[in-house]
Amino acid sequence: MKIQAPKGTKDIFFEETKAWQYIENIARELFEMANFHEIRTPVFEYTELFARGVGESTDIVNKEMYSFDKEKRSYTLRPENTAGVVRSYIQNGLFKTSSPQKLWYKGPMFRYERPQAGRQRQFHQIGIEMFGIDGGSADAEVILVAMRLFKKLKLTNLTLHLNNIGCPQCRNDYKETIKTSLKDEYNNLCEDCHRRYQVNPLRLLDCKSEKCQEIFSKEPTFSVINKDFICDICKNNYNDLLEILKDAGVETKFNNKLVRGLDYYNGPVFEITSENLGAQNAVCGGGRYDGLVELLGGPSTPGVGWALGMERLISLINFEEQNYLDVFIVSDHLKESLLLADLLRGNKVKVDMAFSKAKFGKQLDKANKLNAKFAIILGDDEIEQGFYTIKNLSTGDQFRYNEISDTIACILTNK
RNA sequence: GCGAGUGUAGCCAAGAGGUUAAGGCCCCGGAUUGUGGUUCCGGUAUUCGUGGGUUCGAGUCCCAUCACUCGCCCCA
Repeated sequence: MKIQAPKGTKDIFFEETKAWQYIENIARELFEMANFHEIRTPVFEYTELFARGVGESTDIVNKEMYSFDKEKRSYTLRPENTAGVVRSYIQNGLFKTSSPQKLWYKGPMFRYERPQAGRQRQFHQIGIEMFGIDGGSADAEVILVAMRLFKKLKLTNLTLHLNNIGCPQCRNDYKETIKTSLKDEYNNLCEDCHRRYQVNPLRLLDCKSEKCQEIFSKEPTFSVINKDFICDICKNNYNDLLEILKDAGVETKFNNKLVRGLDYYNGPVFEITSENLGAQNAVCGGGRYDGLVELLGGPSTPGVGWALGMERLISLINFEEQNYLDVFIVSDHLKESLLLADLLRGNKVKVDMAFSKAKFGKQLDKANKLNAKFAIILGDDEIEQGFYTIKNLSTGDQFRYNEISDTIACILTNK
């Protein structure tokens, strides 16, 4: 029986690894520019962290977690990283450092779902979190960093969707009003909506069923949807954010059906979607989570952040970087060529060799296929008489040097 | 958990019940025994995801099973 990678996981190698590194390098550089600091938290945590942090009512906690028991404690592979970062923030007393605290992370996340385009069971996120600032400037900061990142990656066809889901008070009022307005039509709603009605009424409005949408477009629900339910405090912060986004020239699509599936969100929430993805078209998502630090046992601290999906981002990048070598050593003297390779590498020359005694024609062929700029030929003549033959593979010119330093100089000047 | 589709070599594939399973890429060998890129010649599937069935005969039809893909739900 052949063993293959588990469903929803995949191997990343060759060109794809290069694309990952390309994105990670650009992200890291940008985060440093904005003074975000990297944090690395465990890949698994105690299950209760996610149960409390992400929320008992969420799909993630209810059916998507990889959990296991060891010595009477339950652990879970992290399905997302905000809860873990907040746990670390509290445990290590980071709230005692001067505000704001700005952190970023990258790494694998795990959710037990049916894989489809843009969705895997092990997937990777890059994310940022910002603690300690409750005004709209912090929301603007993280959104601007996200937009800047996508700009640096030269991505187009992106849309920033924004909504304000308010504080727990005004949101609860809204939820109850929606539920009340739909009471008479409850039996006509679809099966999914029956569940949404109980678990997350805000999500009702986003149902894809035409029948449900028809109900929502009629009174009394229609006027409930269009009524402004946000309280004054929530509104002020939100307006600050909107003004900054406007002045920064960020195009924003307001979407009052945008609801996040994690319990900790409040206030402004956002998603960045791409037209070039499949059904799972959000490449980045996040929002404010002012209650989370306190919920997990820390001091009352506002927070805001986002995460982007690496696999989805990778599929949007057209990344072409050719592999190349500075030098390929053509030789039938394995020991001498290996020692030479080591020496060259010490001088910042990218070098490889055939590790065989194949005919020189074959080895040159391989040098060419590996996109080497030079071949250094190290055969009987060179070894016995003590010189180096170096061939420029694009021009075909061939030189001999008695000193290795001249050989290296030749390579580096042509690099 | 629900719905749909697809499985032929490392990759892309032709094949529609009839003797030896096209072709292309990659890889390997040779023409060219220490000098590449082009060209030419040759080689690589006892077998079509797996198991069973129908048939004189199955990659092709039927059933089951596994894997993958896409969609719902939900999320990055």
